[in-house]
Amino acid sequence: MTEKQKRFVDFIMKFRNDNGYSPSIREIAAGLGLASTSAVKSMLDKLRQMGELSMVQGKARSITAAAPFCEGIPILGHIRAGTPVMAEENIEGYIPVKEFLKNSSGGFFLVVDGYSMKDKGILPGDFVFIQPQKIISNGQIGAFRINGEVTLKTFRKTDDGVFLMPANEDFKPISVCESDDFEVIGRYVMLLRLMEKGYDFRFV
Amino acid sequence: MTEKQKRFVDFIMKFRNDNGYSPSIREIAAGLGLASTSAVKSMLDKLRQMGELSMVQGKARSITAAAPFCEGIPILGHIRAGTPVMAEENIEGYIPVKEFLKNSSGGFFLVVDGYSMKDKGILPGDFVFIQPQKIISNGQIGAFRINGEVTLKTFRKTDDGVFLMPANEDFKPISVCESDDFEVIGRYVMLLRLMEKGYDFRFV
DNA sequence: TATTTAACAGAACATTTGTTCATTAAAAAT
DNA sequence: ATTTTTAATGAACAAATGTTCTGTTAAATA
Repeated sequence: MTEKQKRFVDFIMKFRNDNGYSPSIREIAAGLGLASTSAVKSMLDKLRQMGELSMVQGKARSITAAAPFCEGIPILGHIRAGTPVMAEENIEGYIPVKEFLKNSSGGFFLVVDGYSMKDKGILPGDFVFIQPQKIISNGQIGAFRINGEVTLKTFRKTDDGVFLMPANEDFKPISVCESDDFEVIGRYVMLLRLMEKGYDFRFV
Repeated sequence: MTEKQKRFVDFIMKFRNDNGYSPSIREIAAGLGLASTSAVKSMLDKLRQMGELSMVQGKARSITAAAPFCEGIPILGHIRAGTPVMAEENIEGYIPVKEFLKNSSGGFFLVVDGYSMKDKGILPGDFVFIQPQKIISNGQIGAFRINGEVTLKTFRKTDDGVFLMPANEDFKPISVCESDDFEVIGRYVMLLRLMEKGYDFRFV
Protein backbone atom coordinates (compact mmCIF):
# COMPACT_ATOMS: atom_id res chain seq x y z
CA MET A 1 0.00 0.00 0.00
CA THR A 2 1.31 3.41 -0.93
CA GLU A 3 1.44 6.37 1.41
CA LYS A 4 -1.54 7.93 -0.27
CA GLN A 5 -3.63 4.78 -0.08
CA LYS A 6 -2.83 4.55 3.59
CA ARG A 7 -3.99 8.12 4.07
CA PHE A 8 -7.28 7.20 2.43
CA VAL A 9 -7.88 4.20 4.65
CA ASP A 10 -6.76 6.08 7.72
CA PHE A 11 -9.12 8.93 7.03
CA ILE A 12 -12.08 6.63 6.45
CA MET A 13 -11.36 4.65 9.60
CA LYS A 14 -10.96 7.75 11.72
CA PHE A 15 -14.13 9.24 10.30
CA ARG A 16 -16.05 6.12 11.15
CA ASN A 17 -14.63 6.06 14.63
CA ASP A 18 -15.54 9.67 15.17
CA ASN A 19 -18.98 9.74 13.58
CA GLY A 20 -20.29 6.22 13.65
CA TYR A 21 -20.93 6.17 9.91
CA SER A 22 -18.77 6.27 6.83
CA PRO A 23 -17.83 9.45 4.99
CA SER A 24 -19.31 10.35 1.63
CA ILE A 25 -17.02 10.71 -1.34
CA ARG A 26 -17.17 14.48 -1.11
CA GLU A 27 -16.35 14.39 2.57
CA ILE A 28 -13.33 12.25 1.83
CA ALA A 29 -12.24 14.72 -0.83
CA ALA A 30 -12.62 17.60 1.58
CA GLY A 31 -10.83 15.73 4.32
CA LEU A 32 -7.87 14.95 2.12
CA GLY A 33 -7.72 18.35 0.47
CA LEU A 34 -8.90 17.24 -2.93
CA ALA A 35 -11.16 19.39 -5.08
CA SER A 36 -12.67 16.68 -7.23
CA THR A 37 -14.78 13.71 -6.36
CA SER A 38 -13.69 11.59 -9.29
CA ALA A 39 -10.16 11.31 -7.97
CA VAL A 40 -11.56 9.93 -4.76
CA LYS A 41 -13.87 7.60 -6.61
CA SER A 42 -11.11 6.03 -8.67
CA MET A 43 -8.95 5.59 -5.61
CA LEU A 44 -11.81 3.92 -3.78
CA ASP A 45 -12.34 1.58 -6.70
CA LYS A 46 -8.69 0.67 -6.60
CA LEU A 47 -8.76 0.09 -2.85
CA ARG A 48 -11.76 -2.14 -3.27
CA GLN A 49 -10.00 -4.13 -5.95
CA MET A 50 -7.08 -4.49 -3.57
CA GLY A 51 -9.42 -5.83 -0.93
CA GLU A 52 -8.70 -3.04 1.51
CA LEU A 53 -12.17 -1.59 1.38
CA SER A 54 -15.58 -2.79 0.44
CA MET A 55 -18.64 -0.84 -0.57
CA VAL A 56 -21.93 -1.30 -2.31
CA GLN A 57 -22.60 0.27 -5.70
CA GLY A 58 -24.89 3.24 -5.45
CA LYS A 59 -25.41 3.07 -1.71
CA ALA A 60 -24.48 6.18 0.18
CA ARG A 61 -21.84 5.91 2.89
CA SER A 62 -21.53 2.17 2.48
CA ILE A 63 -17.77 2.01 2.69
CA THR A 64 -16.53 -0.53 5.19
CA ALA A 65 -12.91 -1.24 5.75
CA ALA A 66 -11.77 -4.81 5.50
CA ALA A 67 -10.15 -6.39 8.54
CA PRO A 68 -7.95 -5.51 10.22
CA PHE A 69 -8.25 -1.95 9.03
CA CYS A 70 -11.70 -1.57 10.41
CA GLU A 71 -13.21 0.22 13.29
CA GLY A 72 -11.04 -0.27 16.24
CA ILE A 73 -9.81 1.07 19.48
CA PRO A 74 -6.34 2.54 19.44
CA ILE A 75 -3.59 0.85 21.41
CA LEU A 76 -1.58 3.49 23.14
CA GLY A 77 1.24 1.43 24.56
CA HIS A 78 2.27 -1.37 26.80
CA ILE A 79 1.43 -0.80 30.38
CA ARG A 80 4.52 -0.78 32.59
CA ALA A 81 6.55 -0.09 29.49
CA GLY A 82 6.83 3.62 29.79
CA THR A 83 4.74 6.70 29.48
CA PRO A 84 1.85 6.48 27.08
CA VAL A 85 1.38 9.77 25.35
CA MET A 86 -2.19 10.51 24.49
CA ALA A 87 -1.54 11.59 20.95
CA GLU A 88 -2.43 10.19 17.58
CA GLU A 89 1.19 9.87 16.59
CA ASN A 90 1.62 7.50 19.48
CA ILE A 91 -0.94 4.94 18.45
CA GLU A 92 0.70 1.54 18.25
CA GLY A 93 -2.14 -0.06 16.40
CA TYR A 94 -5.81 -0.81 16.43
CA ILE A 95 -7.68 -3.72 17.85
CA PRO A 96 -10.01 -5.01 15.16
CA VAL A 97 -12.99 -5.41 17.42
CA LYS A 98 -15.15 -4.99 14.40
CA GLU A 99 -13.75 -8.20 13.04
CA PHE A 100 -15.51 -10.01 15.82
CA LEU A 101 -18.57 -7.88 15.57
CA LYS A 102 -19.55 -9.52 12.32
CA ASN A 103 -22.51 -11.47 13.42
CA SER A 104 -22.69 -12.84 9.91
CA SER A 105 -19.81 -15.13 10.75
CA GLY A 106 -22.03 -16.67 13.40
CA GLY A 107 -20.04 -15.95 16.51
CA PHE A 108 -21.71 -15.17 19.78
CA PHE A 109 -21.09 -14.55 23.43
CA LEU A 110 -21.70 -16.80 26.35
CA VAL A 111 -21.68 -15.57 29.92
CA VAL A 112 -19.34 -17.40 32.24
CA ASP A 113 -20.93 -18.64 35.43
CA GLY A 114 -18.44 -20.56 37.54
CA TYR A 115 -14.82 -20.47 38.57
CA SER A 116 -13.75 -23.62 36.77
CA MET A 117 -11.50 -21.73 34.34
CA LYS A 118 -10.11 -19.32 36.90
CA ASP A 119 -6.47 -20.12 36.24
CA LYS A 120 -6.92 -19.13 32.61
CA GLY A 121 -8.11 -15.76 33.79
CA ILE A 122 -11.73 -16.53 32.94
CA LEU A 123 -14.00 -15.37 35.71
CA PRO A 124 -17.75 -15.37 36.39
CA GLY A 125 -19.50 -12.60 34.53
CA ASP A 126 -16.97 -12.60 31.73
CA PHE A 127 -18.25 -12.80 28.19
CA VAL A 128 -16.53 -15.41 26.07
CA PHE A 129 -16.86 -15.13 22.33
CA ILE A 130 -17.49 -18.50 20.74
CA GLN A 131 -16.74 -19.21 17.12
CA PRO A 132 -18.97 -22.10 16.12
CA GLN A 133 -17.13 -25.15 14.83
CA LYS A 134 -17.69 -28.86 15.02
CA ILE A 135 -14.16 -30.02 15.65
CA ILE A 136 -11.52 -28.58 17.92
CA SER A 137 -7.81 -29.17 18.33
CA ASN A 138 -6.16 -30.76 21.29
CA GLY A 139 -5.39 -28.21 23.98
CA GLN A 140 -7.74 -25.54 22.72
CA ILE A 141 -10.42 -24.00 24.88
CA GLY A 142 -13.97 -24.30 23.68
CA ALA A 143 -17.61 -24.52 24.60
CA PHE A 144 -19.02 -28.02 24.79
CA ARG A 145 -22.38 -29.55 25.44
CA ILE A 146 -22.25 -32.71 27.45
CA ASN A 147 -25.41 -34.42 28.64
CA GLY A 148 -27.47 -31.32 28.19
CA GLU A 149 -25.11 -29.02 30.04
CA VAL A 150 -22.93 -26.42 28.38
CA THR A 151 -19.45 -25.87 29.71
CA LEU A 152 -16.26 -24.04 28.85
CA LYS A 153 -13.19 -26.24 29.12
CA THR A 154 -9.87 -27.14 27.59
CA PHE A 155 -10.19 -29.98 25.10
CA ARG A 156 -7.75 -32.81 25.69
CA LYS A 157 -7.50 -36.01 23.70
CA THR A 158 -5.17 -38.72 24.95
CA ASP A 159 -4.80 -42.46 24.62
CA ASP A 160 -7.04 -42.77 27.65
CA GLY A 161 -9.84 -40.91 25.95
CA VAL A 162 -11.26 -37.44 25.63
CA PHE A 163 -11.30 -35.10 28.58
CA LEU A 164 -12.65 -31.65 29.29
CA MET A 165 -10.08 -30.03 31.52
CA PRO A 166 -10.91 -27.25 33.99
CA ALA A 167 -8.32 -24.65 34.87
CA ASN A 168 -8.85 -24.78 38.60
CA GLU A 169 -7.55 -27.44 40.97
CA ASP A 170 -10.85 -27.42 42.84
CA PHE A 171 -12.55 -28.93 39.79
CA LYS A 172 -12.14 -32.38 38.31
CA PRO A 173 -11.61 -33.19 34.63
CA ILE A 174 -14.69 -34.41 32.83
CA SER A 175 -14.24 -37.69 31.03
CA VAL A 176 -16.21 -37.94 27.84
CA CYS A 177 -17.61 -41.44 27.33
CA GLU A 178 -18.98 -42.90 24.16
CA SER A 179 -22.39 -43.04 25.72
CA ASP A 180 -22.40 -39.36 26.56
CA ASP A 181 -24.41 -36.88 24.59
CA PHE A 182 -21.47 -34.77 23.54
CA GLU A 183 -21.08 -31.92 21.09
CA VAL A 184 -18.45 -29.33 20.31
CA ILE A 185 -20.23 -25.99 20.18
CA GLY A 186 -17.32 -23.81 19.19
CA ARG A 187 -13.94 -22.41 19.95
CA TYR A 188 -13.14 -19.71 22.47
CA VAL A 189 -11.51 -16.87 20.55
CA MET A 190 -12.09 -13.76 22.65
CA LEU A 191 -12.86 -12.70 26.16
CA LEU A 192 -14.59 -9.52 27.13
CA ARG A 193 -14.93 -8.21 30.64
CA LEU A 194 -16.94 -5.10 31.39
CA MET A 195 -16.32 -3.26 34.62
CA GLU A 196 -19.08 -0.79 33.94
CA LYS A 197 -22.15 -2.40 35.29
CA GLY A 198 -25.57 -0.93 35.18
CA TYR A 199 -25.92 -1.19 31.47
CA ASP A 200 -29.21 -2.47 30.26
CA PHE A 201 -28.04 -5.39 28.20
CA ARG A 202 -31.56 -6.08 27.05
CA PHE A 203 -31.84 -9.27 28.98
CA VAL A 204 -35.33 -10.51 28.43
CA MET B 1 -40.19 1.75 24.76
CA THR B 2 -43.13 0.30 22.93
CA GLU B 3 -43.03 -2.92 20.96
CA LYS B 4 -42.95 -1.01 17.70
CA GLN B 5 -40.11 1.22 18.79
CA LYS B 6 -38.17 -1.86 19.79
CA ARG B 7 -38.74 -3.36 16.36
CA PHE B 8 -37.33 -0.21 14.81
CA VAL B 9 -34.19 -0.24 16.89
CA ASP B 10 -33.79 -3.98 16.45
CA PHE B 11 -34.02 -3.72 12.70
CA ILE B 12 -31.51 -0.90 12.51
CA MET B 13 -29.06 -2.69 14.77
CA LYS B 14 -29.37 -5.94 12.88
CA PHE B 15 -28.96 -4.15 9.56
CA ARG B 16 -25.79 -2.51 10.80
CA ASN B 17 -24.45 -5.77 12.08
CA ASP B 18 -25.14 -7.47 8.80
CA ASN B 19 -24.02 -4.75 6.39
CA GLY B 20 -21.58 -2.56 8.25
CA TYR B 21 -23.55 0.58 7.55
CA SER B 22 -26.91 1.94 8.55
CA PRO B 23 -30.10 1.47 6.57
CA SER B 24 -31.73 4.27 4.63
CA ILE B 25 -35.21 5.36 5.56
CA ARG B 26 -36.68 3.51 2.61
CA GLU B 27 -34.81 0.36 3.54
CA ILE B 28 -36.21 0.60 7.05
CA ALA B 29 -39.69 1.00 5.62
CA ALA B 30 -39.23 -2.03 3.40
CA GLY B 31 -37.75 -4.05 6.23
CA LEU B 32 -40.67 -3.30 8.52
CA GLY B 33 -43.33 -3.69 5.88
CA LEU B 34 -44.26 -0.04 5.67
CA ALA B 35 -45.17 1.61 2.41
CA SER B 36 -44.40 5.21 3.33
CA THR B 37 -41.18 6.87 4.31
CA SER B 38 -42.81 9.58 6.35
CA ALA B 39 -44.00 7.12 8.96
CA VAL B 40 -40.45 5.93 9.37
CA LYS B 41 -39.15 9.46 9.48
CA SER B 42 -41.45 10.54 12.27
CA MET B 43 -40.66 7.45 14.26
CA LEU B 44 -36.96 8.08 13.86
CA ASP B 45 -37.43 11.64 15.03
CA LYS B 46 -39.23 10.39 18.06
CA LEU B 47 -36.55 7.81 18.81
CA ARG B 48 -33.93 10.49 18.54
CA GLN B 49 -35.84 12.70 20.93
CA MET B 50 -36.00 9.75 23.30
CA GLY B 51 -32.26 9.40 23.05
CA GLU B 52 -32.40 5.91 21.62
CA LEU B 53 -30.97 6.88 18.27
CA SER B 54 -28.91 9.66 16.89
CA MET B 55 -28.54 10.88 13.36
CA VAL B 56 -27.38 13.90 11.42
CA GLN B 57 -29.81 16.07 9.49
CA GLY B 58 -29.57 15.47 5.79
CA LYS B 59 -26.78 12.94 5.94
CA ALA B 60 -27.56 9.61 4.35
CA ARG B 61 -27.34 6.51 6.51
CA SER B 62 -26.12 8.44 9.49
CA ILE B 63 -28.25 6.68 12.05
CA THR B 64 -26.30 5.41 14.98
CA ALA B 65 -27.88 3.70 17.90
CA ALA B 66 -27.18 5.14 21.29
CA ALA B 67 -25.71 2.86 23.89
CA PRO B 68 -26.47 0.19 24.64
CA PHE B 69 -28.59 -0.38 21.57
CA CYS B 70 -25.68 -0.16 19.23
CA GLU B 71 -23.72 -2.59 17.21
CA GLY B 72 -23.13 -5.55 19.34
CA ILE B 73 -22.51 -9.21 19.56
CA PRO B 74 -25.46 -11.30 20.63
CA ILE B 75 -25.37 -13.07 23.96
CA LEU B 76 -26.76 -16.53 23.48
CA GLY B 77 -26.93 -17.71 27.02
CA HIS B 78 -25.13 -18.43 30.21
CA ILE B 79 -22.56 -21.10 29.90
CA ARG B 80 -23.27 -24.07 32.17
CA ALA B 81 -26.83 -22.85 32.39
CA GLY B 82 -28.32 -25.06 29.77
CA THR B 83 -28.35 -25.54 26.09
CA PRO B 84 -27.84 -22.41 24.05
CA VAL B 85 -29.91 -22.57 20.94
CA MET B 86 -28.32 -20.85 18.01
CA ALA B 87 -31.38 -18.94 16.95
CA GLU B 88 -32.30 -15.30 16.92
CA GLU B 89 -35.23 -15.86 19.22
CA ASN B 90 -32.77 -17.04 21.81
CA ILE B 91 -30.68 -13.91 22.02
CA GLU B 92 -30.49 -12.73 25.59
CA GLY B 93 -29.07 -9.37 24.77
CA TYR B 94 -26.29 -7.52 23.06
CA ILE B 95 -22.95 -6.41 24.31
CA PRO B 96 -22.50 -2.75 23.47
CA VAL B 97 -18.96 -3.07 22.22
CA LYS B 98 -19.58 -0.08 20.03
CA GLU B 99 -20.00 2.04 23.11
CA PHE B 100 -16.34 1.58 23.81
CA LEU B 101 -15.40 1.95 20.20
CA LYS B 102 -16.05 5.66 20.31
CA ASN B 103 -12.59 6.99 20.07
CA SER B 104 -14.08 10.43 20.43
CA SER B 105 -14.62 9.80 24.09
CA GLY B 106 -10.87 9.41 24.41
CA GLY B 107 -10.63 5.86 25.60
CA PHE B 108 -7.79 3.63 24.56
CA PHE B 109 -6.20 0.26 25.14
CA LEU B 110 -3.08 -0.57 27.02
CA VAL B 111 -1.37 -3.94 26.72
CA VAL B 112 -0.79 -5.70 30.00
CA ASP B 113 2.76 -6.88 30.53
CA GLY B 114 3.16 -8.53 33.90
CA TYR B 115 1.34 -10.80 36.32
CA SER B 116 0.76 -8.24 39.05
CA MET B 117 -3.03 -8.26 38.55
CA LYS B 118 -3.35 -11.99 38.04
CA ASP B 119 -5.88 -12.54 40.81
CA LYS B 120 -8.22 -10.11 39.11
CA GLY B 121 -8.03 -12.25 36.01
CA ILE B 122 -5.82 -9.75 34.19
CA LEU B 123 -3.03 -11.53 32.39
CA PRO B 124 -0.08 -10.54 30.21
CA GLY B 125 -1.17 -9.83 26.66
CA ASP B 126 -4.61 -8.70 27.70
CA PHE B 127 -5.88 -5.40 26.43
CA VAL B 128 -7.29 -3.15 29.11
CA PHE B 129 -9.50 -0.30 28.02
CA ILE B 130 -8.73 2.88 29.90
CA GLN B 131 -11.20 5.69 30.24
CA PRO B 132 -9.16 8.82 30.90
CA GLN B 133 -9.99 10.62 34.10
CA LYS B 134 -8.01 12.57 36.63
CA ILE B 135 -9.56 11.26 39.80
CA ILE B 136 -10.49 7.76 40.77
CA SER B 137 -12.50 6.26 43.57
CA ASN B 138 -11.15 4.14 46.35
CA GLY B 139 -11.02 0.49 45.36
CA GLN B 140 -11.28 1.04 41.65
CA ILE B 141 -8.74 -0.32 39.22
CA GLY B 142 -6.96 2.17 37.04
CA ALA B 143 -3.85 3.04 35.11
CA PHE B 144 -1.39 5.23 36.94
CA ARG B 145 1.88 6.86 36.14
CA ILE B 146 4.30 6.88 38.99
CA ASN B 147 7.83 8.15 38.56
CA GLY B 148 7.70 7.74 34.84
CA GLU B 149 6.37 4.20 34.88
CA VAL B 150 2.83 3.25 33.95
CA THR B 151 1.09 0.56 35.92
CA LEU B 152 -2.32 -0.98 36.37
CA LYS B 153 -3.35 -1.30 39.98
CA THR B 154 -6.17 -1.00 42.45
CA PHE B 155 -6.37 2.46 43.96
CA ARG B 156 -6.54 2.48 47.72
CA LYS B 157 -6.66 5.51 49.95
CA THR B 158 -6.37 5.01 53.69
CA ASP B 159 -5.35 7.01 56.72
CA ASP B 160 -1.83 5.76 56.11
CA GLY B 161 -1.73 7.24 52.65
CA VAL B 162 -2.34 6.30 49.07
CA PHE B 163 -1.42 2.85 47.81
CA LEU B 164 -1.44 1.11 44.48
CA MET B 165 -2.45 -2.45 45.24
CA PRO B 166 -1.46 -5.40 43.07
CA ALA B 167 -3.70 -8.46 42.84
CA ASN B 168 -0.96 -11.02 43.30
CA GLU B 169 0.68 -12.00 46.56
CA ASP B 170 4.07 -12.10 44.83
CA PHE B 171 3.92 -8.33 44.40
CA LYS B 172 4.09 -5.61 47.01
CA PRO B 173 1.78 -2.60 47.27
CA ILE B 174 3.23 0.63 45.96
CA SER B 175 3.11 3.49 48.42
CA VAL B 176 2.55 6.84 46.79
CA CYS B 177 4.58 9.55 48.49
CA GLU B 178 4.10 13.26 48.18
CA SER B 179 7.44 13.52 46.47
CA ASP B 180 6.50 11.01 43.78
CA ASP B 181 5.63 12.06 40.29
CA PHE B 182 2.16 10.61 40.34
CA GLU B 183 -0.75 10.86 37.96
CA VAL B 184 -4.04 9.07 37.48
CA ILE B 185 -4.26 8.20 33.80
CA GLY B 186 -7.69 6.68 33.77
CA ARG B 187 -10.05 4.03 34.94
CA TYR B 188 -10.11 0.43 33.83
CA VAL B 189 -13.52 -0.22 32.34
CA MET B 190 -13.07 -3.17 30.02
CA LEU B 191 -10.80 -6.07 29.35
CA LEU B 192 -10.30 -7.73 26.02
CA ARG B 193 -8.42 -10.93 25.45
CA LEU B 194 -7.84 -12.26 21.97
CA MET B 195 -6.99 -15.90 21.50
CA GLU B 196 -6.60 -15.52 17.76
CA LYS B 197 -3.08 -14.39 17.23
CA GLY B 198 -1.52 -13.64 13.91
CA TYR B 199 -3.53 -10.54 13.28
CA ASP B 200 -1.66 -7.60 11.91
CA PHE B 201 -2.47 -5.01 14.48
CA ARG B 202 -0.57 -2.36 12.57
CA PHE B 203 2.14 -2.14 15.09
CA VAL B 204 4.63 0.34 13.76
C1' DT C 1 -71.69 10.38 18.80
C1' DA C 2 -68.33 13.76 17.87
C1' DT C 3 -63.62 14.97 18.41
C1' DT C 4 -59.01 14.30 18.80
C1' DT C 5 -54.94 11.86 18.18
C1' DA C 6 -51.77 8.75 16.18
C1' DA C 7 -50.16 6.03 12.38
C1' DC C 8 -49.71 5.50 7.77
C1' DA C 9 -50.04 6.29 2.59
C1' DG C 10 -48.81 8.74 -1.31
C1' DA C 11 -46.82 12.22 -3.70
C1' DA C 12 -43.74 15.83 -4.44
C1' DC C 13 -39.55 18.31 -3.61
C1' DA C 14 -34.75 19.44 -2.36
C1' DT C 15 -30.48 17.80 -1.12
C1' DT C 16 -27.04 14.63 -0.92
C1' DT C 17 -24.42 11.47 -3.09
C1' DG C 18 -22.59 8.15 -6.44
C1' DT C 19 -21.17 8.05 -11.21
C1' DT C 20 -19.37 9.35 -15.63
C1' DC C 21 -16.86 12.01 -18.99
C1' DA C 22 -13.93 15.36 -21.22
C1' DT C 23 -9.90 17.94 -20.15
C1' DT C 24 -5.52 19.49 -18.13
C1' DA C 25 -1.09 19.01 -15.78
C1' DA C 26 2.56 16.56 -14.19
C1' DA C 27 5.31 12.55 -13.87
C1' DA C 28 7.16 8.36 -15.85
C1' DA C 29 8.48 5.62 -19.57
C1' DT C 30 9.96 4.87 -24.28
C1' DA D 1 11.61 14.65 -27.55
C1' DT D 2 7.64 11.95 -27.71
C1' DT D 3 4.49 8.99 -25.80
C1' DT D 4 2.26 6.92 -22.07
C1' DT D 5 0.62 6.88 -17.64
C1' DT D 6 -1.09 8.83 -13.64
C1' DA D 7 -3.47 12.09 -10.83
C1' DA D 8 -6.38 15.60 -10.50
C1' DT D 9 -9.96 19.04 -12.11
C1' DG D 10 -14.52 20.66 -13.19
C1' DA D 11 -18.80 19.95 -14.86
C1' DA D 12 -22.77 17.43 -15.57
C1' DC D 13 -26.00 13.73 -14.82
C1' DA D 14 -28.65 10.17 -12.54
C1' DA D 15 -29.80 7.76 -8.62
C1' DA D 16 -30.44 7.54 -3.85
C1' DT D 17 -31.99 9.70 0.06
C1' DG D 18 -33.80 12.96 3.50
C1' DT D 19 -37.66 16.03 4.08
C1' DT D 20 -42.17 17.98 3.88
C1' DC D 21 -46.98 18.18 2.96
C1' DT D 22 -51.77 16.69 2.39
C1' DG D 23 -55.09 13.35 2.97
C1' DT D 24 -56.88 8.97 4.90
C1' DT D 25 -57.86 5.54 8.25
C1' DA D 26 -58.31 3.69 12.63
C1' DA D 27 -57.97 3.98 17.31
C1' DA D 28 -58.44 6.59 21.41
C1' DT D 29 -60.74 10.11 23.87
C1' DA D 30 -64.16 13.28 25.43
